[in-house]
Amino acid sequence: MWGDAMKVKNIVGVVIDRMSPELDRVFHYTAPDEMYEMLEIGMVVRVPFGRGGAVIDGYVVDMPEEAEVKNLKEILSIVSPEPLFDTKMLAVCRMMQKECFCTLASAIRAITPPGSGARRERTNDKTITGSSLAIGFDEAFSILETVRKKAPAQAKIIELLLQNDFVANADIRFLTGASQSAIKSLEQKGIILPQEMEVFRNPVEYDKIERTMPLAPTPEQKQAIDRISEAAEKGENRIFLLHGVTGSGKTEVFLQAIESVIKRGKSAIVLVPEIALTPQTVARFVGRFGVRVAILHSRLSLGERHDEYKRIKRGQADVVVGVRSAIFAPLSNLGLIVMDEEHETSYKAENVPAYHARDIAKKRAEQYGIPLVLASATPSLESYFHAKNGEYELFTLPERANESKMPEAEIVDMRKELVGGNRSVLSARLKEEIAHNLERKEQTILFLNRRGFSTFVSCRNCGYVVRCEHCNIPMTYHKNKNFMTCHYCGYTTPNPAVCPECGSQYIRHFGTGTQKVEEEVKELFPNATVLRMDVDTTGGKASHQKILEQFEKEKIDILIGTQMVAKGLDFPNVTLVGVLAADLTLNLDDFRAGERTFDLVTQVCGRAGRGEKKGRALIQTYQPESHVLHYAKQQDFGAFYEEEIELRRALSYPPFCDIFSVLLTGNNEQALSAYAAKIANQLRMETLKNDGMNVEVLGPGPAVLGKINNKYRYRILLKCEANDEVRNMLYAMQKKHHQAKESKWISLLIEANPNSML
DNA sequence: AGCACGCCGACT
DNA sequence: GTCGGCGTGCTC
Repeated sequence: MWGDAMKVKNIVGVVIDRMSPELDRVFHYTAPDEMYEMLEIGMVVRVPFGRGGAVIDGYVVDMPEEAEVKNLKEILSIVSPEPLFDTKMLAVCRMMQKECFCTLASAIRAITPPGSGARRERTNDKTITGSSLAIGFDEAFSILETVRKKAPAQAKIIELLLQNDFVANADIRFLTGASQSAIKSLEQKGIILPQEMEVFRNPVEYDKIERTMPLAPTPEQKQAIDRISEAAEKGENRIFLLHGVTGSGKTEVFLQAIESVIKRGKSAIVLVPEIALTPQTVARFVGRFGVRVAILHSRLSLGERHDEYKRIKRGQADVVVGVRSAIFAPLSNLGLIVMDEEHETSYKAENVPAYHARDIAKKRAEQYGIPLVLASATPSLESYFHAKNGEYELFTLPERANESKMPEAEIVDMRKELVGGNRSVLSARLKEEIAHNLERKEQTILFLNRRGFSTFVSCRNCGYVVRCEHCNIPMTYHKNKNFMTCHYCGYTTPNPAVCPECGSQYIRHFGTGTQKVEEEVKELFPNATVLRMDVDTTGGKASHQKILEQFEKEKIDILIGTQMVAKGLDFPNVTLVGVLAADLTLNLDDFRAGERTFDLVTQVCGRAGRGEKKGRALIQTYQPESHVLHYAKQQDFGAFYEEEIELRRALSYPPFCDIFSVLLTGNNEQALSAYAAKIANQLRMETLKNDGMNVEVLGPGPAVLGKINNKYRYRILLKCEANDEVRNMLYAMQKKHHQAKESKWISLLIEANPNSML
């Protein structure tokens, strides 16, 4: 045979669907000619793998001319003939692999819906049975004549099918009055053909949503709409930051920008945070764009998600509204990406691959040469910084004239309460105002940002908070050992007996829960109806919504809740909002604490006075002098930004640097901490070798949650400029770890710019 | 991650 | 003598 003289052809690059870092490379296979013809990037194929002749699934990622390896095995079969991703999405995966320090296989999993492709749990299409003609028209007409008298039901069916290619059996029965047996006998005679037709399960009741028309934009809105539409039309890969408080009409801006994009035959992705994807939000988009809107959120069943993906892939939806992962929606002719509430932490994935939807959005916008619109009332400091720099185009929408006024906010000094002998969670002022509200039959929201772990140490007398002298981050109190640790650098110091500022003995760790507040409120106001909303009370699928409905309809007097009550609630009868302990977010062991507090406090205060009546907001704190609270009270984002950005600059936090977390976990604490120290030292040596590398290596120190499931957790932090050099260093470190014998019992996780240090 | 090959202890 | 322990090394 002349086979061995021939050059190897039909080479296919396959990524094995296994999460092992050792297998994170492309394996080459060959394909028979007929199969090779059909193969496309993004398909799932079945291949033999390993010595044992195991058969596993993999993703086609490459169709190269040559392979370095000889004796290639052959692909067995194609599992999914419809590609799961295109080359653009593959590029996104490659980016995630690099940015998130994960395997290509796990990046591919992240961009494909669960239950698809290589993952076993196939989601079946929901189908209905229908019928179509099995014979030609002429034959059908002649049969029709012979049958008309003897079997009128059958005749009607034939007539119906002459007019329609395919009719669902249920519709045949309804339209002709014929029974199932008439259909059956036509089937048996071979006149009609039974067929399965796919139906889409619809998570949205489109026909129940009233259609809306574009509103006449204000001059500021018009300016933004025109500029974004222009950029979309010209194919400018620009980033816009739309800054405007709730009710300033941001949504109308993107609705109209999207409309202009759709008119040109393109599609759009709208990202919204998890908590904002409510029926009201869905209604706003469906109301404007109808059935062309697809919704992707985490509570869809596997089947529903599958259907939405299918609709998107087939071009039956040109607006996708969804949470974080909707940024991977397989739209083929993307024209615009919108990210609402761009500062929201839920845009950052918590598990591997811990991607940030904003980074993916930037990448996709770049690939398609289209604009990206970031919108927020309280933009992330990073985004606002880029906008001020001129890298992004900034549009500021003023508050609408006809909007109800912002509530009157007041800061309550909790230090004085203690002096006055009030040890309650509620200040005298707040009690007074709640009593007022009860008299007037108006509603109250009490907001508490509970954190079960991570308590800081503060003085009830003067408000002093113990901070790390190296990182300026509040130190975390460890109950059982009575000491404090900085979770950035690991610096540890004993708990002070008296306040270093004022000498008071009232220096203690801080922490309280919604349950405790509920008890106290019920005791103080026994005649009031009180409802609590937090993760403990909102387990089920719709219970969040149910509690809110109950709050509105049953005229509950007081709603106590965590984060959940802060965002997006719009109840006209709520006239009082109490922030019980602003300190809880203000003193998170996180450099973003100020930013989050500003966001939460302004949002929660905005819940009061949404109707005719004017609202009041009381912000309780031991640090009434805090600039964050001061600006939040005045709803002055600009002033807050100016002060906060200088802090970031001075202490070198984002956007002036990147932060990488290296988390090590294992069950032998001694061996783990020793290994963590070894890794940290290696990184320090590495950064010294190259003095152009401006990197600060902090730690190792125990993580906030020092032990989970009997596994100890240590963390090393790197503060540095975001550049490939540092990434490569970390990449090499990760690789070295996987080869080390310690990797058998110590796991290592690298994350860029983590949301929290838990 | 799996799975086979490989070199040391108690058994039909 | 062999069956099987899980250490280690490879997978197109």
